Amino acid sequence: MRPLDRAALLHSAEQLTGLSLAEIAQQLGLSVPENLRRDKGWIGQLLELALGASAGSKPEQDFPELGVELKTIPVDERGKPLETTFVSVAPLTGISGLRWQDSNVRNKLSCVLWIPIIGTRQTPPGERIVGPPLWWQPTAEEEQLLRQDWEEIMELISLGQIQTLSARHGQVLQLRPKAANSKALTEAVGAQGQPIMTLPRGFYLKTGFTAALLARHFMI
DNA sequence: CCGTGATCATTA
DNA sequence: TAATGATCACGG
Repeated sequence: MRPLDRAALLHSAEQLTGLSLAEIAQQLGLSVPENLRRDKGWIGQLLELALGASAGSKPEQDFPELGVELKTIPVDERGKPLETTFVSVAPLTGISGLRWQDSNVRNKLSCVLWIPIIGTRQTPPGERIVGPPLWWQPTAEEEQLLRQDWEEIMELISLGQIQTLSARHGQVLQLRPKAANSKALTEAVGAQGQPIMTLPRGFYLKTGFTAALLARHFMI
């Protein structure tokens, strides 16, 4: 079931366009949750299964052999994103010398197959509709924006300033909590260079950024 | 706990 | 009402 190349993956994704998530779940023999409160990752995992992505929670792309990352993104009927997009967990220790070129963020975003999922928060998951898939590779301008935000955020983290970092930093990429709850802690570096315990964080794409890239593709 | 898949729910 | 901070499930 795993696609042999990018063309096969795209073809599979195109076959899903217009289907409801309930139809896809039925084909796969899966039950559909009433809402996503306790199944926040259900849509992403449904599409991974439908498209043959490698399972697991490794910090890699979904299709390493194709160099492709798969991302579902909830959008309204006009294609506007309803949520920010999680990219990857942020490293908080041992990051001296880490360059953008070698970062997980850059690796994950180097080539993305976006699958828009049309609906609203009020739309039952099963009734949401798969939109047309689209390939995306950052333009030079987009990569520059991502790189700038990443470098600024990572520098603050390395300087022991993580406790001053909020989701307001960054133009297109932001840092936010990424944990089971507010009691989950992980090691980081404090203002005096000492080890401290803090909330795990993740990098997220802001909606303005994803809205622009989706709009660009829908116009073409 | 970590990293995957994300969205929820409260705040500004 | 959009954005920020908090949270849910799962395999390892």
